[in-house]
Amino acid sequence: MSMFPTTSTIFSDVSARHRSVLRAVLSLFCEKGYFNTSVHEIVATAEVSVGFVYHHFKDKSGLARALYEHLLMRMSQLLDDIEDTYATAEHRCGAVIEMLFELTETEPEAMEYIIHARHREFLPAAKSICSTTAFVRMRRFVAEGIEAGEIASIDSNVAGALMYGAAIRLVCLRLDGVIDEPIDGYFDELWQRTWASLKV
Amino acid sequence: MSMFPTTSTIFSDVSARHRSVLRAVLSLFCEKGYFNTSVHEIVATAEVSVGFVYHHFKDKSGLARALYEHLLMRMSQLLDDIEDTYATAEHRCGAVIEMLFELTETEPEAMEYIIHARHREFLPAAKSICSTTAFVRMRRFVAEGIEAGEIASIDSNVAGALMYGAAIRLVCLRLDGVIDEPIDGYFDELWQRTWASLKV
DNA sequence: GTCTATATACTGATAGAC
DNA sequence: GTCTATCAGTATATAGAC
Repeated sequence: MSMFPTTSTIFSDVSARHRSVLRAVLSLFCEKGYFNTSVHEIVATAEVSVGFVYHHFKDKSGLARALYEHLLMRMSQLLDDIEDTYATAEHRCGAVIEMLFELTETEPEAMEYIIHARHREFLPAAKSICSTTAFVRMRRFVAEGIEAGEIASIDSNVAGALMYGAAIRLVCLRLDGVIDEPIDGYFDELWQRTWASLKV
Repeated sequence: MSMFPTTSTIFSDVSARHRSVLRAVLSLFCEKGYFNTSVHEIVATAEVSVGFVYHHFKDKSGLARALYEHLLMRMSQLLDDIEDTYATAEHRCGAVIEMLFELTETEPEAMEYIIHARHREFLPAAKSICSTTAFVRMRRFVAEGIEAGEIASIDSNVAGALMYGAAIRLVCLRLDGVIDEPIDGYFDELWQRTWASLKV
């Protein structure tokens, strides 16, 4: 059972043509990047008209923004689940990393778009991904662990980096094709040492 | 004494106008991104003619490539120094992280261009940054530490991620402005725990 | 709301003088 | 080698019919 919807349902809460457009945008932006993708290519891939996208998304950057917000919202929902299901920083952070690994395998393009895309270049108004609700909450799990005396009392920036840094590194290596096998298998080895380096 | 040349000398091994162009490119690409920067802006900033640029760099992507190769070569030289100066994985990897932190503070734009830029989008032929000589060597320091029995015998991808992941995370947070103080100060706390999580 | 045909603006690149 | 003036191609966005 995947924690994240599969490709066919990832955009399930929007209308059929909206979904088709967002899927095309995700696929094309990941493959060639925002600036190497023309609106005409998007509409051809999504099988909708130019008029449709300009009416519903305002302009090209509106496409990028809609996708960005959609994916971050999804991520936030997954964090809700984790927060509701687990009570300790140990379990929450472990679950976050497990979720990131699973997402990387089941939805590599979504992960790629969230983590890698230089959103500032085409979404000047967008907050840096690190300032985003989802990432702030990931960091909060760590901060709360420190307050609760579960995690060693060190600078929260360092603690956050130690907690998620190695995991994110593995995700990036996997997305870049440097690692050519699923990273789920690395979880236990990684988490054991990560948690050992942070627990009080 | 900086391990990395300061802004005024970073491009010291090229002619004056070359240097002016590379500086403009680095500055503009970091500020606005490759695709939001026109060749005209570059020549205006560098105070050279369009003809000069096209004669010496072939085309726009040639500018990006020249800068990329230049910075990676510089990075490689720094790794040479580290390899020559230190003999153990512990000292080498620690020195690498210290160097990355220092570079982040003294040459944020160079660091930003190396780490953050989606080079594939405008340099299709460029190797992924992770496949690059410099990064391969960073990983080799770790692999050799495992062979030497200095570092725990775990998967080298996991070991590499644990070694550099947190450091790179801090660099990214600093470059994104999420951390607003120099990260040099985090080194001791970070390194102590990083090494503890990996030593045999 | 939806579509197609069109225009405007800009950018990368070159031609050709010096 | 260096420069300026210019071209040709493309892409975003809109106008206006339905």
